Amino acid sequence: MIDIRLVRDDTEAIKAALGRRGIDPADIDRLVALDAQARSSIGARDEVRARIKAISKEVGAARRDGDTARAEALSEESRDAGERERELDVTATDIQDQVRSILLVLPNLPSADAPDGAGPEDNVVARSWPEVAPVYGDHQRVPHWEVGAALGLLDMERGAKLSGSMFPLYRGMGARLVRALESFALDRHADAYEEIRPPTLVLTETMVSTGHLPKFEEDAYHLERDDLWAIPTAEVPLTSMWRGDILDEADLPLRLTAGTSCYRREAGSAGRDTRGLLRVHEFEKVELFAYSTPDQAAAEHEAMVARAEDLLQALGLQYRVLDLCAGDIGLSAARTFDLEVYSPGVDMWLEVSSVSWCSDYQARRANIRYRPEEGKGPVFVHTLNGSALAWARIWAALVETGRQDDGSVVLPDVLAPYLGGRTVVDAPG
RNA sequence: GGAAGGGUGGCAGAGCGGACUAAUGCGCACGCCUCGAAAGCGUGUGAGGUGAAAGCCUCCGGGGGUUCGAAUCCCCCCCCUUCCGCCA
Repeated sequence: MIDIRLVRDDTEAIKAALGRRGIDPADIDRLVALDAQARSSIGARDEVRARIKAISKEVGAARRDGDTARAEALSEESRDAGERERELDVTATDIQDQVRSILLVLPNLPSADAPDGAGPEDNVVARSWPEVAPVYGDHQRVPHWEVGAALGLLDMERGAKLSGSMFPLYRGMGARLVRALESFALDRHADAYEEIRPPTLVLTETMVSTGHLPKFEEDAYHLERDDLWAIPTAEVPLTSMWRGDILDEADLPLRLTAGTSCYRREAGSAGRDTRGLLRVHEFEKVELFAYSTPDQAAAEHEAMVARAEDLLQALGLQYRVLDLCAGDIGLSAARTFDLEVYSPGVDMWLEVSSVSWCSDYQARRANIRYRPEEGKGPVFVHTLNGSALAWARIWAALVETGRQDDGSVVLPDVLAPYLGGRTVVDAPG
């Protein structure tokens, strides 16, 4: 959530900032009006409450003095006030809920540094790696689902048999590659990030804290019987680890990493990129996550992007970094860099990481604060998250990039320790 | 799943219908003392909302109820501990 006080006190600036994301200024005016209404109704209710408390004290005093008649009269007055209080409370609560439900779907304020633009076409390519684009041979122009099927690494048909389409099933070296990638990434960040293995089914509140609910309910798997949600990213449980808590400044930045399965219904993208591993309902991902002070956030964000890039460089995959424009940044983020890997078999740039600085947007939802060493009360932390790569698409890019003339696949040397020393997947026959 | 006991401020822990404005201890901050420190003594120490301020209101796991008045009584739910059952 953004700070309602900012909306109240600096309405025009908020309209301008959210206007960059396509929010209608009239919506903000409506919110401001509703907020004013909420505050006045809270005031009216609290006045009556104060009256009731005062009367109750007098009743107690009258009882002690044995003045039953006076106690009765006061009780009667308080009963009437109680009725009014209930009515006023219903009104106040209702209006407050309306304000909150608007705030919950209102996106974060974009960073001033984020480029202008309305959609994906306006994103800016910040840099590419390697500087000189590689040249790919014909043997690399084979899509990973064909390579995977031929070498017995990937069996999409059997995955669909078990769970429906877009649920991959890896086999043999293909399965081991997924495991290797996860270990590789977690080990790579062990120097600065605490490894977490969180639950992957979470409460509604946990999903609301990151911004995945209520707005994107259609994208999430929900287990109705137990009212639990399957996480779309480890960012969800990691954000809520300190939900409702107040951290010490000395604890920050607090860095966490987790490898989990991620579940996405992909409701809005039916029919698009459905081949192979381009878009799947379940995939593995290693996430980097940090809570920081506002001052630390920019450096933390940069460092996180560098770490994601480091993984791609270590794997030898061609990629580019996109600075997302205001119109394309996700709900909770103020600024986001996407990493896209080039996959020669499908001849596409595949998004494999999204590194976001969410300022205090999620922290306000989740009520996560810290006590500054200098100064007054607790303030909201900033949250940052980034994929230390999503392995389904990396898997695809590795298999396509590594395909040799003879049909075999050569995997990066850095993975050798995780693959039992063997980085070659032989062609059949 | 069954039984019992619990969930109170940063922590420990008392309170079990009206002075709760939540005791007390620890911790923390400041002061006194000291060459300096420890000890000791003193003072102060939760969060949120609203308001120019004084103040007012909310929060004792969550929700609902009883009452003039609820941390305290009743109902439902969640979580923790122990025991039993079941289970990878």
